[in-house]
Amino acid sequence: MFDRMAEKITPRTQDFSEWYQDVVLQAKLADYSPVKGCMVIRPNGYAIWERIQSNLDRRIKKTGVRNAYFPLFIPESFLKKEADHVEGFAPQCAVVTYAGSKDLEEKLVVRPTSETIINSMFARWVQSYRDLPLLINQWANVVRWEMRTRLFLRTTEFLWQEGHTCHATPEEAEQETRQMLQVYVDFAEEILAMPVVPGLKSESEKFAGALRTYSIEAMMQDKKALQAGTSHNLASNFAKAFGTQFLDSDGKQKFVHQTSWGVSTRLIGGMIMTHSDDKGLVLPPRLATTHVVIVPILGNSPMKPQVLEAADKLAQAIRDAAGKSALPYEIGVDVDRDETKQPGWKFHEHELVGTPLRVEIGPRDLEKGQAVLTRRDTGAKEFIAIGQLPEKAVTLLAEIQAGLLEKARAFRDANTFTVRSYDEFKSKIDSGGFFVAPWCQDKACEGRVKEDTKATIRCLPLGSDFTPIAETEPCMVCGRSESNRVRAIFARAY
RNA sequence: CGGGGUGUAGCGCAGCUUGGUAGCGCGCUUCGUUCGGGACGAAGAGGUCGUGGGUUCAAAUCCCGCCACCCCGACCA
Repeated sequence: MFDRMAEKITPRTQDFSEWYQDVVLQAKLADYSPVKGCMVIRPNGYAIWERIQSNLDRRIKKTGVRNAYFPLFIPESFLKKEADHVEGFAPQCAVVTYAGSKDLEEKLVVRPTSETIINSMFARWVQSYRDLPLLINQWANVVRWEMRTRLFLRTTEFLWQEGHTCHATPEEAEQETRQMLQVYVDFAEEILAMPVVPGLKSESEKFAGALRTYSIEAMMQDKKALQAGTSHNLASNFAKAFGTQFLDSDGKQKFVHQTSWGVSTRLIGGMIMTHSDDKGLVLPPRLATTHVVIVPILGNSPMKPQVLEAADKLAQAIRDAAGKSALPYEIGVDVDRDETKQPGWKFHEHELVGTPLRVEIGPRDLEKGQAVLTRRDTGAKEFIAIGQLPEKAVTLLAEIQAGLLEKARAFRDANTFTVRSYDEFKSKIDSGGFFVAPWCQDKACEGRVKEDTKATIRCLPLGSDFTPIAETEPCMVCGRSESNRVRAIFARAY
């Protein structure tokens, strides 16, 4: 029996990335495409993306941002206008050189990100300080020809949301950058149940063309870090390259101050690597489309019609209970009536795809007026009176959502360490985790850490969550204690 | 582009050392019995053995070339 189980999901004892891939493939979330590095998102996976989209879109619009759409193709010359930007992105661009049966006069870059094409329009749209702030978001696909790819985490083409804003002052731009970062923090924790650390990126890790980059960093179950979203303060770098200027109220021409920010289908990968187990996917209820599956136990029992009827009634009762409850989302309740599959098979199948709650109801239960309610996250099973089940199910969904975040946060905190000595860091890094340490902001130290340990600076965390390390302590790597030190999180990353 | 590995049925693999004309498990189809944690029986369908060449009476198997994919490194949301 155990061997049969093992065929479905690779046990955790094996390589984590293999395990992750098995979860993705077997939960039917995605597939490899004929073109290497590209990903086919299957209905199960896309349903999760739709949930992410609808929820995040609402949050973005709440800040005053409006959606728009810009072209897939970017003239090569646009990309070249911002020096750092082209240097950062050129190596991974896909470029169209031939179209309409002839070589193109100007090559067209398939967007790796849209700052340039959007700025070419912003330059026309912005004339006066009255046009500001200009707050635009687009849901789109982008292409980055990465050398190595992994389903959801790094694919050649991926889906994302990219926001682009223009502001009159540096202060406003910074405020917008931080505001969107906070939107991502809240979204990741409330919807994905994925705890994240917001922070500032180091100079070497910042976005090509930005003044400052902030990110949210999550910890996966193998204790590696995953950058789950970014928010950039672009200052006037693109505005100067594209001439995006406005006439201010003081009568002077000024360059706008800009931001851009985005999260991608990578969030799905992060969510999987945060919550899933050896049975398969564990979906936070807020990402599920089916929240409760009712498996009627039928066989050739003469009670079959009654069991089916009870299952249908129960499904409706659960929907009604959810409707009356304070749950902030609609729930899906399915009755799995497929008679060609045995109950055991259905149990495993729903565990594989992460359905948060499962109800078993059979002839024996009917006599006793009860059913079995099982939660996916803990596996806890209980017999419960049919009359009380709907309310209990609704309560459990909220509990699961909160429990997943709590568990992930506890795991992260248990694997976050403060270190002051480089030797201590080097001896601990192999067992994984986040390491909070003082850093002198010297690139040489950053580079040395990467060379010695493969770890990188994930971010300089914001807020006061990591107070054990004071910013006045000597750099962990070089031991210098001159000015300019900060608190940094070192970790190996995806 | 460096280092390692793998290509045989939809998926996972055996067969190769010692050449003899392809097999196992899962899945799929049909029928029957089943159904409270991946049921069982019977009968079926399905393969250019990655590819090109060579050796041989005969190549999945031996020899040479090529290709593709995977893993590790450099890149990155």
